[in-house]
Amino acid sequence: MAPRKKLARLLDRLEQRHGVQRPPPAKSAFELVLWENVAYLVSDEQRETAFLALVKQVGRTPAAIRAASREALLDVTVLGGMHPERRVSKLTECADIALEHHGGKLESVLARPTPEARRALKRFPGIGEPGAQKILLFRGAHPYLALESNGLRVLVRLGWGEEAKSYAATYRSAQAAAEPELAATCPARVRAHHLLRKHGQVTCKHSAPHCDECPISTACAYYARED
DNA sequence: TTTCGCCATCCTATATCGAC
DNA sequence: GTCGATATAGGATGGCGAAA
Repeated sequence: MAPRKKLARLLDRLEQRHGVQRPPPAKSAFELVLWENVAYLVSDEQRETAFLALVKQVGRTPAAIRAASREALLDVTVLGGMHPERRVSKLTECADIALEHHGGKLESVLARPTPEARRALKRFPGIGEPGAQKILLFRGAHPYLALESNGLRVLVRLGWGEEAKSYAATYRSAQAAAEPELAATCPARVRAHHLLRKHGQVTCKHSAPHCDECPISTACAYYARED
């Protein structure tokens, strides 16, 4: 297990290496839902292209999405990778849920008790537990240390949390181990989310990680084991 | 040239648990 | 006993690079 209170210092080193991370252009809770559903398994750049096209050509509100033709939505989802037709259906489903359950104002979910807000967000397609936590974190509603797979891998390799049989169990393990390491504020944990993700994408890759160029390898349990 | 494994991460189905 | 919440396992998806 890595020593306590060390993670914040490692994040400083990651920021020196990767720079200050830019947040996604999606701002509201509904936009963040659209951000997850407009593209699948594509680069951040390609996802941003698809999202900005959706905003420009269709709109960013549930009503605008619902009013759009399938052709107009397809023009956007083809920019976001595989199964564009399927994602058209997902976008309209997102709009339907937002309109029928939240009166078109998904931001109202953020004021609810956190467990209830998480459940509400998980009703949207493409939003599981990590996705729901990320939206609540990014909107400043709850300071979850939300992680995606790259960030999760970095934390586990550093020694926070243990690799479990399921993704969800590994997620909870790493989150529980690392949360006490960071200030319980949304800005601090948004920063951690972005830096851990970036590091996992470009350096601490799933296979063949670039340990030789990693600025925090001396603190890494995985590196010590593999070396 | 063909085959195979990896990538990212949510979804679905099923099992288990606790409250009432 | 029923219901809802939570946990778990396995499936799914196209592109790409490495190996045969």
